[in-house]
Amino acid sequence: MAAAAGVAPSTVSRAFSRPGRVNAETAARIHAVASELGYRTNPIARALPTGRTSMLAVIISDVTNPFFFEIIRGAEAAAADAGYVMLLVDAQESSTDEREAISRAIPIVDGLVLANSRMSNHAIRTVSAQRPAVVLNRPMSGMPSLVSDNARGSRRAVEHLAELGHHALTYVAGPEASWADGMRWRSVLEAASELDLRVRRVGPFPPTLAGGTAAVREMAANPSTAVIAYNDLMAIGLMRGLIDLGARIPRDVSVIGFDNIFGSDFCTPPLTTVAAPLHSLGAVAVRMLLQELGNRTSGVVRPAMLPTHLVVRESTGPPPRRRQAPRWASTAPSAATGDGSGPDPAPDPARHPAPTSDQPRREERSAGRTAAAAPAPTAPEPVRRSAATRSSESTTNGSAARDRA
Amino acid sequence: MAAAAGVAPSTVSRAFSRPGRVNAETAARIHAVASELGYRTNPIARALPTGRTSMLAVIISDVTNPFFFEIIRGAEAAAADAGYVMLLVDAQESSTDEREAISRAIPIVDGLVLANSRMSNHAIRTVSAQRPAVVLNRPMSGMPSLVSDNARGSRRAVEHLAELGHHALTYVAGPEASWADGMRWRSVLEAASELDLRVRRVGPFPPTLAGGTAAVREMAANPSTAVIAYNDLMAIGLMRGLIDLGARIPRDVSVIGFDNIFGSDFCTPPLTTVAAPLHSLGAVAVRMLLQELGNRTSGVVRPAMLPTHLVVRESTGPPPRRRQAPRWASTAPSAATGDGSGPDPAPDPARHPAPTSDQPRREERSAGRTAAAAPAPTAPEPVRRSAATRSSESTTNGSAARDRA
DNA sequence: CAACCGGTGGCAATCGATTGCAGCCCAAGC
DNA sequence: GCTTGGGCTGCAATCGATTGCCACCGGTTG
Repeated sequence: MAAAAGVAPSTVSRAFSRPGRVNAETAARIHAVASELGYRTNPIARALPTGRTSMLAVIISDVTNPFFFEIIRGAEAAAADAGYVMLLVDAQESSTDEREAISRAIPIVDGLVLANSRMSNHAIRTVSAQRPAVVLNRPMSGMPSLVSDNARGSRRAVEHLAELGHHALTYVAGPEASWADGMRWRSVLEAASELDLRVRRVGPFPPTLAGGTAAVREMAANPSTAVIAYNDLMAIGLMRGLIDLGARIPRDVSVIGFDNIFGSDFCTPPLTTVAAPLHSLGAVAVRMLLQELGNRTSGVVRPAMLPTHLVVRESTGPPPRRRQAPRWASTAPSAATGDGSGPDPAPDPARHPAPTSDQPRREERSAGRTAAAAPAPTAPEPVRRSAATRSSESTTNGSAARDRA
Repeated sequence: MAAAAGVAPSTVSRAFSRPGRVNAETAARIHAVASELGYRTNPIARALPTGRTSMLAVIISDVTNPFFFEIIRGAEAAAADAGYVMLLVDAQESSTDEREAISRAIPIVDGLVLANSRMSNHAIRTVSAQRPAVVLNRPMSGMPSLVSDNARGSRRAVEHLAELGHHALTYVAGPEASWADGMRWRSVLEAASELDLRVRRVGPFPPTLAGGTAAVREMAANPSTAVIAYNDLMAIGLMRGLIDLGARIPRDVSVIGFDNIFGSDFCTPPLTTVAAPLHSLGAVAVRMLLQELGNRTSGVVRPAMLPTHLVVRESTGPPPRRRQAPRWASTAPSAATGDGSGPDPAPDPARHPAPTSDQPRREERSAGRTAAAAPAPTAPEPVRRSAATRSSESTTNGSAARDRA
């Protein structure tokens, strides 16, 4: 190339990388020859002296999780806009795989986005020490991180139910190790308290369709007119289980999910959900990273937060009028009042063989001042789980689920 | 590193890249020092002299299309297994974006997989001339390509319907430019002929939820007891439209889709579908590419094909007994016999404002010997389409899904 | 005694850019 | 006319590996 244009390679380099540094005439000639030859500067050769590859890695805890679909696309778009190439890495829900993949990717990228990483904080900081990194869906001090406004979202969900006339709701919990679950539950609790709704929590369950279905058993044992599930997948699984029991949604039960994933609009009924700005989450994370790459002089970094909004579809409606046990409840009418004063009726295992049968059930809590003031209890008692449940719990994840090993 | 181990860099290099070429003792020392220092050979520096980067690009026509989710994961897994890093590139349903992205990726990868490429054959061959490439979901002679067995899948779908007792079916077509659509339709036609089912084709429609919903209008005008849709998304959209009209599925209408995408199991009712081996499609494509990288001595290459299988869920059942017009039909009972002898009743545009209202309706064709003998007619008459429909038609090819702005 | 041997390991060129430094040229200033 | 200086470009070192070639080694063979 240099020879073809009759100049030294250094001049060619300058012609491309720093426009003003070369005579306009020479530059024009070089560009002409270049486009004629289809010449493009070799990114690998360039990366060697500069150390910059113009590649970003996006580490996803599970590429098959629909939660990430729009995030991936948002990230890709933002990266492409800035002339960066995106390396997509699937951690396959395994922190060791994630580590391994990151160590392979690190030497060839300028920075990385860790989406719902399952690694420990310490491991993340180690990564961050080697390359600029942005953490997605997990607040971390001292390094750039980005989360969505779960608190506001939860509040909107509760408000929506209150406006519809509900007086009580059940929160179906996802993985306890998940930051998002804690946040969502706490905020639901708080909002319910202010709006004078009774609230109850069941779970944790795996954040999957199956997890949602598993929760039906507890719901049936202790019915309520409204449910907020940890994520859409669980909400959908829950609805399916409820419908199988003969419940009509939303006439008998209102259901709200989180995230607004692909599919939440065409499940039946279409799901009311707290929409996370998925595309933006990906795009903004990348832009934060890009900014980090630009000036390493980042002072105090605090978690950035993106707004959520409630998407009202057809899975929510006014509560049923009757005060007797709904037909889909598993037993005695007394349980249907939902005040939890009586002993839990024994569920019928034959009807719904549940993988979580050995899991202690939480007491219903009234959302009075005291309850609201207390921070969300996290794993107050050791929880025995079946092997099946434990493994499946780690298979999917709507939002941050940290490693518990 | 070389200094730390007290040897020349060349020896370090050989210790890693060609085990036999270095004294076992020296190699051991080198490896010891290396692991102590956390040294790993720099892939970029290595790539410069060798020209190999151990990276593969997977170009996806639309990362948000659920069709690709498992494909991506399969590809990632196969690449990671072989020690390759995967570059995921989103073509965003645009052939120019695709070209651009490929030209950026080509200098840094050893080979690429083109999944449902939207580029011309010629453009693909140009790419293939620069780097080994495997084409996914599009048969191409002279270069490795991989498709799923649509013919067999279509046949199984028709057989399933025949076994249930159906005597007629409607095929809801996807984009005419799509190879898969042609293949599916031809095979449906052929199988229906052999099994003595009447068959009718409507469309083309965009391969999206909305496309499926749009097809409802034509269905209502000319009801049949069974439908095979070009893909799952359309099938789901179709079901939703049908249900809105008061039809019960599968009691009134049986619906079958293609691909078995995420969501086809939790839509209502769960969809019977011709499952493509999505994960394998991705993994095998990558493995074919890897093999290609190993020995460039590929002789005659012919499209490889992966088997499909029918997943029977709840959207199919026996046909209804009655012979009168179903209540969801748009008009006169005469149309309900489905023999197509009468003139098409005018659809009611007010009820279902359809984007394809100016589209000529195909005549029903009996699947007699003559019809079966003829190859599938592809766009036999010039079709007027609205701009919206036209643009969406060109957006996809194997199975696409996105709604566009 | 020299040629030869297989097994090792160093030398140095190379991949294709980047970049500090120096040199060249021409115009302006003294 | 000589110096100075700015604009432009070439030289050459560098990034961190790979790899062909050659030297070395102790021992064997003709």
